[in-house]
Amino acid sequence: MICNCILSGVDYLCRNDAMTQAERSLQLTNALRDAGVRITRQRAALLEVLSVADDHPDAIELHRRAEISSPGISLSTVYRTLTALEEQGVIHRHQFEGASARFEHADADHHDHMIDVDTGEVVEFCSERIEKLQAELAKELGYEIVHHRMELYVRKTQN
Amino acid sequence: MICNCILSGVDYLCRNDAMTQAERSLQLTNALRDAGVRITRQRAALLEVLSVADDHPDAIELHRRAEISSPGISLSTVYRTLTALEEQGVIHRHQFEGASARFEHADADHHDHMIDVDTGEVVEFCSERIEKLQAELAKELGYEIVHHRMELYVRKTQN
DNA sequence: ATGCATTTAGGAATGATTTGCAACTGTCAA
DNA sequence: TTGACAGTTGCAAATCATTCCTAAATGCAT
Repeated sequence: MICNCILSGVDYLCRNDAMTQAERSLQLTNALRDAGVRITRQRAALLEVLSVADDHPDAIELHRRAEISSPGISLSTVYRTLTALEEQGVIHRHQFEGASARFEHADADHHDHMIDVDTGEVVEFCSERIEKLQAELAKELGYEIVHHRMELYVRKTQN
Repeated sequence: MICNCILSGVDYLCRNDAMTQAERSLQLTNALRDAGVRITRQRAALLEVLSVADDHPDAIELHRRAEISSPGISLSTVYRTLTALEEQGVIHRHQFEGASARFEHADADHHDHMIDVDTGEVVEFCSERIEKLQAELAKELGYEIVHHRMELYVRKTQN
């Protein structure tokens, strides 16, 4: 994830890789256990797939990947588990324009997305300055932000 | 629409009401004519409904409203016409979280949306400062913005 | 008015996601 | 270890928003 922070008025970009796969997998598993949800073969497979993924796959793709270690897993189970994980806040569901929902583990800090309109590729980024402005704006209008969504649909600059 | 602009480093909020209903209605009609599209009774009804609306109705609601002046208009016609209008760039389609698409006329300048999570009410706003930061961020990563989407899901602050 | 390409209503089709259900299986107390 | 049973599964059917299909109807340029 690419992070655009403020340090003495100057912006800089940094990359911060959060936890390891193993940590992530454990986090997801515990989140389910805490929710009083059973860890079945199918769910273990999906958790593994999610913790390994470094992209933003949709349900069909996750199903495809989970089938490798848990053949016969049904798409409904994938959807059901994704919903449970989302409710626990350990994964995020993104509804980008004109596409089915795409998922990612929620281990890293909050970030937004840039979607390459030509390739569908997703770049993560965050900007503290924008977040701050958003909060200020909401406040001026008598609101507080519950959550937000910012998506930049972009194209590679040619030169 | 509430606009947050920059003037000598100081932000201020202003409201700019764009064209009148009549102008809007004419604009929509002409947009369709220019696209070589016929103005039927059904479409006229929908154009009227859209130019009068100061909220963000979905297709079902627009259908309901259009039925008043054009009874029997079918939902398919509403969808078809909305698609045509969107292609002409005179209306915008918004896909807010967990809801069906909502529409609005595109007469005013670009703006983003704040959605009250309790009421579903939508407040329009724009911030030049945020737009500028978005463009800078994209540029730093080698992209140019094709379009963007920013939605703040908010709740009224209790004081 | 006339001709005809465009548009309509309405229903069927789509695609993503959810749900109902009977059979199966983690998990926990004994 | 073994039940017992509540939580899960796979599958198929149901939803929901939206799009597509078709024969009948209708704008609109001439």
